[in-house]
Amino acid sequence: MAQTKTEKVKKTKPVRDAEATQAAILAAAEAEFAQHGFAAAKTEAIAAKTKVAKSMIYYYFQDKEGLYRAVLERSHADLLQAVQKLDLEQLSPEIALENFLRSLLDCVSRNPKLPTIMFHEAVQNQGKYYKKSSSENIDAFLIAILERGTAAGVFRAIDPFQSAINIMGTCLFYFIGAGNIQQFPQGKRLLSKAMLEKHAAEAIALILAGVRQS
Amino acid sequence: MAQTKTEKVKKTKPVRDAEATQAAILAAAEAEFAQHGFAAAKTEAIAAKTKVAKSMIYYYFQDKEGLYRAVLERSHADLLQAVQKLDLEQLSPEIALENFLRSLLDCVSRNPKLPTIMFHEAVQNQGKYYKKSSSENIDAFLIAILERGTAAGVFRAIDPFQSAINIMGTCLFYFIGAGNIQQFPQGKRLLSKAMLEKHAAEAIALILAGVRQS
DNA sequence: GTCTATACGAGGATAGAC
DNA sequence: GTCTATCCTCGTATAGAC
Repeated sequence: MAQTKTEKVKKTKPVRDAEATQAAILAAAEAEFAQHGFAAAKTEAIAAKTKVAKSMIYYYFQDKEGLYRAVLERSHADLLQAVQKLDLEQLSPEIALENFLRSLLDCVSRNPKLPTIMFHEAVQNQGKYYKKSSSENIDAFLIAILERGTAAGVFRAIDPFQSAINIMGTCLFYFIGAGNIQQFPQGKRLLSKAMLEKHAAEAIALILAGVRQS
Repeated sequence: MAQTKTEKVKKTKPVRDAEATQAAILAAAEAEFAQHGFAAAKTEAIAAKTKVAKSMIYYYFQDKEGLYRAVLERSHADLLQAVQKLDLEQLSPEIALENFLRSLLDCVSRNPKLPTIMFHEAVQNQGKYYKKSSSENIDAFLIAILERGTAAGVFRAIDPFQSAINIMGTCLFYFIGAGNIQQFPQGKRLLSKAMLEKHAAEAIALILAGVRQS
């Protein structure tokens, strides 16, 4: 038994190995890219946060770009997964909309870096690093709901395309602004659990009241 | 007369001089910073757009940072001016809100780069390059309107602070997303005059319906 | 005021030992 | 797999002529 144990441990000294470091790099990268976007992010800063050598980034992901792509991939997959499993077509437009919003807000509340990551990608790189097919585009789900609702007359006569963007803005801007809004007098912690729940409630109420036919 | 004319023109050969170049630099910088933010922006790229030598940037503004500050200053002043001259306190909450939104949307429609500039400043630099006093903070105006409206019972029982953020998001997210949303199938030109007007109308309608006591 | 040429530092990426 | 040391490109900023 002592034999096998020694066998297993053998010459292996490293404190961390394999996927553990890879995950650590991904997490650190997510934070760095969320704040700075691709171009302004520094691999050195990512490595510093991880406490592993900078060269590990190039070992696991070939590039800074490779790492960026991995972060983007994972973020988008998270969002998509949250929405795809909802069976939205089976539900009435109002319920579908509410469920969609709740899932969306739940997802980004768990990962508040997500909106800024996507924002940077949109503005700085015009989406060149992540070509999403229209079928896996989250907005498409929302647009579909809005179209059904207006057709059925339960929603006002809104433009589904424009309103989809505006509704996303209502939900996500909070996270984008969270950075400097924290500089507010009262020093509210915008990302605390209580505030996140309040935000979700407020956003959903605002949107539902906004689209509903009165 | 020929005398004075010659006097004025004298040895001056340069095609462009003085404030003209300065303005050109500012305009180019605005575009560059809007897309990339401070850190990722390149003075070389700015100079290239301007067709004046890179060193002119350092002649007029000392730094890349000096240039950035100038852009920030002007952008924020634009926004503030649009809102300050509205006499919002004199109006009923609903009218005040509508006027506020219309002015805001009008301002950013004229200068669509503004939201992304402020966004980058917020996320990347956490507002360190532009400390705005709370008195000259645009959100404060909106919060005040919402507080009045809820107190008077003409608005729903919303949280003024959270709702102010969400409302700003409804108006501004459009411009932030404009970059990669243009990749949409139909290739809608989000910044065309017609689309901008439609956006303003849709956003205002959505918000008013969203906050109104029904 | 405007240009060209260049010094200098920061940061991405690689080599090679362990 | 993980580290240290190093290379090299790119971009900010300055010097100095016109």
